[in-house]
Amino acid sequence: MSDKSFKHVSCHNCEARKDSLFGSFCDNHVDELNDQKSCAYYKKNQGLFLDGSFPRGVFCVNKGKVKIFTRGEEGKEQIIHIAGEGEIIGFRSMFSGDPYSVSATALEECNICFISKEDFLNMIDTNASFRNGIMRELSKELAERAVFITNMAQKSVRERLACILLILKDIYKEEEINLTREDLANYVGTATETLIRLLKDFKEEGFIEIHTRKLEIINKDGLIRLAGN
Amino acid sequence: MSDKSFKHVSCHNCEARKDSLFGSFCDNHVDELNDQKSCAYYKKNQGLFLDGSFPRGVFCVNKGKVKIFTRGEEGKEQIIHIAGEGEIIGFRSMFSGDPYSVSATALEECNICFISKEDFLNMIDTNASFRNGIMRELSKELAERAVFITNMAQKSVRERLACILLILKDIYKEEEINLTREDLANYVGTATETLIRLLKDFKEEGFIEIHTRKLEIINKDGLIRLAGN
DNA sequence: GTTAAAAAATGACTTGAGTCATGTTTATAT
DNA sequence: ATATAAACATGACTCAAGTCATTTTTTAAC
Repeated sequence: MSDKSFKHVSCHNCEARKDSLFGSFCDNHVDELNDQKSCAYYKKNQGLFLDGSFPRGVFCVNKGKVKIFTRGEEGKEQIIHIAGEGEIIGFRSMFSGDPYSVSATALEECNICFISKEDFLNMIDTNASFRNGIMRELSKELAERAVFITNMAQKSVRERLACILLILKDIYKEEEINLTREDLANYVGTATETLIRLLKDFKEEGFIEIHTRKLEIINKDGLIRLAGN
Repeated sequence: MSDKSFKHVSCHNCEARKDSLFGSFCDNHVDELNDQKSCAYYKKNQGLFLDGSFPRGVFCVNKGKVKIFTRGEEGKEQIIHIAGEGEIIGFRSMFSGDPYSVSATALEECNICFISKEDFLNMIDTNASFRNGIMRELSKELAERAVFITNMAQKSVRERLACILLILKDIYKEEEINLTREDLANYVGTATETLIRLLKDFKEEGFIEIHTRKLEIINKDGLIRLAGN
C-alpha cells in the first residue's frame, strides 16, 4: 500500500508534533515515540483505513490533509472531519474492540507516521498527562459533533456552507482551500450542483474568490455573520 | 433545585448500576461509590445542567429518562441523546476545563445520583478498568454521532423518524415511548407539524399505534426497512 | 367540575434544495 | 501535443418539508 521508503522524519524536530497531543512529551518519551513509529508516504486519494476494518494502530499526520468520512446508504460519503498536520487519527477505535466506524483517505500528498496499537495503549497506561490529553480530545470532539448535528438539523445549506468554509479556513490557515466540489458538498451535506451554485453566489457576494478549484476566503466576518454561530 | 430529601438508594442493590459503567465494580469500590454519591429526585422538566455552565460532577440515572440537547441559533432544541437507567451523564466535560456543551433535562420523574468531579476523577485515576470503560464509552458515542450526522445529512425526514423510533425503542424497551411531539421533532430534526403528519402516516401504514401522547411500535421490521440502516 | 393553558392536529400555501440532462472546462495519461 | 476522463457548471423541473393560521383535544390548575 503505502511507500515505506519515504524518509524517516524524526519526532524530535517534527514541527507538526509541537502543537499535537505529543507536544508535551519529555525528551525520553519523544525518543521512545521516535523508535516506535514508522513513516510512510501517501499519495493523493490513497486510503489510510476503511470503515469496518480492524485498527492495528494510530496515524499521526506529519504533512498533508486527510478526510475522515462515513458512507450513507447509497454509498454517498459524509465527511465528518478534515485532519491536518499534527493530528492523531484513529485513536477512538483503540479503546473498544470495535472496527473502524469511519474511513480515512489522503486528500493530497501526505507524510504520515504510524504507531502500533500495543505501543499506543502502553503510552496511555503509563503516561497520565498524555492520557488526559487524549480524553480531553475525545470530549472536545464529542462537543464538536453535537454542534455539527445541530447545524445539520437546523441550518440551511447556505448557512452550513458558511460554517464549513470557516472550519476549513482554520484547517488550511493561509493556504487556499483545496477540495473537489464533491468533497465540499459531502462535508456540507448537500448535492454537488447545489454547492456549485452556492459557491457562485458567495463569489458574487464578495465572500470568497475562486481560483479554479482552490477557494480563498476574502470576507471572513461576512461568513461568520451568515453562518450565525 | 432538586429535592435532596429523596430517599438514599444504595448502590449495592441499584438495578440500574448492574449494566452501567459501574457494573464491574468490586465490593470495595461500590462501598466507596455509595459513600461519595448523593441522591436527588427530579420532577418532570427539571434541569440537571445547562449548556455554558461549569460542571461540578457527574450524574447517574437511577430511574427515569433524561434528554441531552443543544440549542440552535433561534433557541430551537436539538436532542442529541436520551439517557435511561444506568447511564452516566456529563462526564465528557470532566476532562476539559470547558463548560458544558449540552444541556440536560428530566423528561419524567427521575431519581438521579450525583458524584463530585473530585471523586469521579479520582476513580478514573485509580481504577484502570473503570477508566477503560469510560474511554470505550466516549469512543462509542463518537461513532454514534458520526452515524447521526450522516443520517441528518443524507436521509429524508421520514427515514430519520424511523431511525429515531428504533433508537427510542431500545431506550424505552417494553415501555411505550412517551415524548411530546415537539421533543420528538427536535430529536428527528424537523418541524412539529411535519412530525405530526408523519406519525399519522406511520399509524395508517401499520408501523405504530398512537395512544394519545404515547407511541407503541407494532412493526419493528417495517421500520428497520424504512430506516435503511 | 370548570377554566385556562399547553399540546396536538389539520389545511393552505411557499420555497429551498434535490434530480436529471447536457454542455464546458480542467486534469491526467499516453 | 492529443486523447480521455474527471471535474465543474448551468438550465429546467419537481417535490419534500417548512411556515403560518386556525381548530380541536388533552392536561394541569384552581
